Amino acid sequence: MTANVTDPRLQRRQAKVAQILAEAWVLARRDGLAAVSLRELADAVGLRQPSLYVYFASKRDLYDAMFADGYRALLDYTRTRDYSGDPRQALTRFLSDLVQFCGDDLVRYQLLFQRTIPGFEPSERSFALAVEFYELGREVVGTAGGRSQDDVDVFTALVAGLAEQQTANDPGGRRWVRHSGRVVDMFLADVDRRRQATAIQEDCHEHDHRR
Amino acid sequence: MTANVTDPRLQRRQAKVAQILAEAWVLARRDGLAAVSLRELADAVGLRQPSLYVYFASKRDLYDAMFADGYRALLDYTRTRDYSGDPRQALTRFLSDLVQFCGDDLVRYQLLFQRTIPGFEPSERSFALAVEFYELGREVVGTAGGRSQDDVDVFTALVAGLAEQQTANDPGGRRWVRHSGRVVDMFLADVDRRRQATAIQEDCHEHDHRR
DNA sequence: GTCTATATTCGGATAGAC
DNA sequence: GTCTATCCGAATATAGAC
Repeated sequence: MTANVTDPRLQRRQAKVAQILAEAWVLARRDGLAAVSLRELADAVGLRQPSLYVYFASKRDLYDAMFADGYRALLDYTRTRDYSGDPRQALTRFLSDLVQFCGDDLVRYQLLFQRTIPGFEPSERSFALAVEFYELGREVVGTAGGRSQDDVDVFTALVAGLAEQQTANDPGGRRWVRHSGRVVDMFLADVDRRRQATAIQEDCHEHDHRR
Repeated sequence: MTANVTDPRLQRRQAKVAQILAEAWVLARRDGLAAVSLRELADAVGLRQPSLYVYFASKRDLYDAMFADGYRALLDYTRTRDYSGDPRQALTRFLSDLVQFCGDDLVRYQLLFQRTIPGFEPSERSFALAVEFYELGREVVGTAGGRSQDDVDVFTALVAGLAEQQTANDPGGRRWVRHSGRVVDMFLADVDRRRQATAIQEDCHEHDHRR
């Protein structure tokens, strides 16, 4: 490892990569994710098309970098937010934030959460960021009472549903975002009801044993 | 209108269109929706590529026909099912059927419910089928008690969420389908609770007036 | 690292004969 | 309706000079 964090060459390179990624998002938003062209992307950052290959080995690599970039943005965003305090309110904020984040950028949502590019799969390294986010979500859900895998699966579906409807039918708006509180209430009431049902069942079993 | 339903020329043409559509779905499932190539499609149905233009004026037209085809399949499917009887059970069946239908064919789900092809929008004629299905869903939800637009919006999000997770993370499986009953219970319990909350509020208002 | 030049392949669409 | 032939454009990727 001769490379250093303050190596000016490395810094310039990373800055260029960041610039390319930023422009890639702009083009993706305009034309769709699959329609991003390396020629136009190169133009937009003041390079000739073959020079992009200095920074990305292939177009797949570019998508992978965008995937990682999107999840880093999401993780950074969640870090600026506070999901401690009352678990129900925290979960509502988490859901609302997430749906808003998705609704604010359709193509980012598509790349991060849908299979919209045929054949694209993130690298292990990039996918680790997705897992990191998933674990964060699992924690917030767990603190509020959703502890089983079924609970988590149902909650992910609630997130996906609001996000999907928000991005597809009211991009940039709040038509589905604003149901976050209602959906969390609905979810937690159900979790409670199930916990009680299970407790009663166990209670009956205990009675059986005592007989 | 000289054309007749039994016109053999028209029948042959419609049969060919159906054959082309069927093969288009096969290719879309294999390579992704956006990657369907007219050359390969023509090969698959025993035609040369330019001859496809006899049946479809453009590629966009082909997508539009696939869109209509998918919604017709969905409407036909729902017609074979019974959504009368106990409203809660009917709604559960409806949700479960729908999620299964989506999970069984990722690309069909993408074309019918997501914005996966940049720039594609269905024609008015095809979109009418989507509206027809939406109205059917609204009816099933309404019979079970979800009458406001908010109720319908929330329910569509529940459908979208289960379908999205099912298709993306367990295609062909049942990991999210099997939560349909739980999700409907959750939803209807919430609708009930809200109705009661509103009733109590109105009650209070009445008391106010009587004071 | 950036360039020019180019390879290679493929895409959708049209013209016009039969 | 189907064909051959072709247009035209665009795509990703590579070779090699500077």
